[in-house]
Amino acid sequence: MLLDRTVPAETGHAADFADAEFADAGCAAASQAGDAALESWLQRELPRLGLPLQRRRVRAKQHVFRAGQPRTALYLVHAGFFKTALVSEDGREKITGFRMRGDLLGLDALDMNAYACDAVALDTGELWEVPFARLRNECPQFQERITALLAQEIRRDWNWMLALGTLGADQRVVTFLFDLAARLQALGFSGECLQLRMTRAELGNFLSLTLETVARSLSRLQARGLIEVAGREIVLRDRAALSGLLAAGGRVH
Amino acid sequence: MLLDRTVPAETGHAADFADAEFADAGCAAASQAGDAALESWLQRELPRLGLPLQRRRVRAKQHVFRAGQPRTALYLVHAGFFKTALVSEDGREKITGFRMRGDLLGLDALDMNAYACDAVALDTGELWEVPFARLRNECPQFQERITALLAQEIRRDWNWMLALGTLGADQRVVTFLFDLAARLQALGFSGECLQLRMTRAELGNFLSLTLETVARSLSRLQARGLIEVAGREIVLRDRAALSGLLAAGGRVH
DNA sequence: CGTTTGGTTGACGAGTATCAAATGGGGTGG
DNA sequence: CCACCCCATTTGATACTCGTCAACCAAACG
Repeated sequence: MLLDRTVPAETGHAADFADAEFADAGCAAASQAGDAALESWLQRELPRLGLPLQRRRVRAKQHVFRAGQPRTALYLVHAGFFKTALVSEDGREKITGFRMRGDLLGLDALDMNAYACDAVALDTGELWEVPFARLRNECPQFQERITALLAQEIRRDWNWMLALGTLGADQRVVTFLFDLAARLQALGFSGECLQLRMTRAELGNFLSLTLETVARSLSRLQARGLIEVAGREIVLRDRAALSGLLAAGGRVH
Repeated sequence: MLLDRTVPAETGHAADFADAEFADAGCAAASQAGDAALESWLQRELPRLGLPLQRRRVRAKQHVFRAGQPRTALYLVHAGFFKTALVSEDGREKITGFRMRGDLLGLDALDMNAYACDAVALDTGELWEVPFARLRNECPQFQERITALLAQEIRRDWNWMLALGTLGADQRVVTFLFDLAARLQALGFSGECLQLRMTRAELGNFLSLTLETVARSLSRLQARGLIEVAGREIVLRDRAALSGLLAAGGRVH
């Protein structure tokens, strides 16, 4: 399995999008590392409470849950790559994010009894069921952790709203590549050589572009020697120049 | 409805963005009404805990707080109209939302010790300081309430990401008008006759449009007899036709 | 094999951004 | 009270990005 590795320490971050910010207050006992902290925390706490670790395995294109279904559990991504998506009643779809190891699925529906979005696996993966109700009651730190995750998601979304609203196609693509690279690097992967798990259409949907525009943008960047594209494998060749593209500034409105 | 299958009837698109949603689970004691519930709850609980109610008055264009400042408090909007905005280091600004009575300012930075966005008053208003730390410790229901508000904000943001990514200019404007109308109505205002508190530029910024495009869109809608525009006063003349505009469907990507 | 799915590229047009100018209202100071 | 200016808004002309439609290719799959 591609994603299985132990997680090293927090490393560098790309721009606005990584969560460089961490409250030192609160959660004294639990946290110190980045994303995957929740995983090891669960591994430690669940046995202590006498709760079994429920694993759920999924294959590519399989739905973890769908919007409207009764919310039975929260899922922690342990391996694999997922997307969460909103679908309006007139069929418009919007991918709200790509989720990987350490991310929680279902957080956005915490206050409801039905899921608020679809969660779909993009390749085979494993989920850990998080017994939210029990943990909330028996472990006060957990509640704060959840709160922090929610706030982080809001800031992430706001940053994307800023990017999508002010940047051109190429800049959006580059921003995405940097974001993905930073997240992968935080999980111990290369950070230079990216293996996309989503189609051009899904990428375009997330960036509010058409699949053609994404393909063209990648081709342009490759033609300029900034990246190398081979299907879903992308190599960042010239980070400086790519950053320059972003700094070139978008519309200010 | 986009997200909330718990809500009964379709009333048209206005409801998509309003917070019609309320989990019946949890918060048993506290909630029943709409937004202003938190206000009356505070009014009841603060005296009970021996905490004074700190009011803060602000004038138009005055900053409540700025991104990066130490996070001293959460603010509940009691009166007035506010915007929250993100500013990237290269100067691009993005208004992340307009906040009115019952909304909380600063929620998105709960896990940090510095604010994550700017909050600016658009007219004179009054804020209530929320002693978050005390309430969290002494009142378990409060924590859940906060969690719910965070999750709701995420869904709101996602819905706007969907709208901005898939709708044309006129549809975005109509969506905004419906959303505003629904929120005002929930506060006991007309719902037909809207008094905008923001400039065309701010509206455009929020909708990822230029101020000219917003002006033109409003003019078009007025020319078709769907709305009446007089500066910042807007009257919804033909809700059905406006809904039709939305249903006409946007790009599907 | 044929079929399906994902990706690339081209030609063209629609929808907005951009630049520019004119209008109007509200406030301030004379 | 008026003149003036500043700001917000409206409207027009033009440019340009990106969406749309289409053809083609490659790989995967039944």
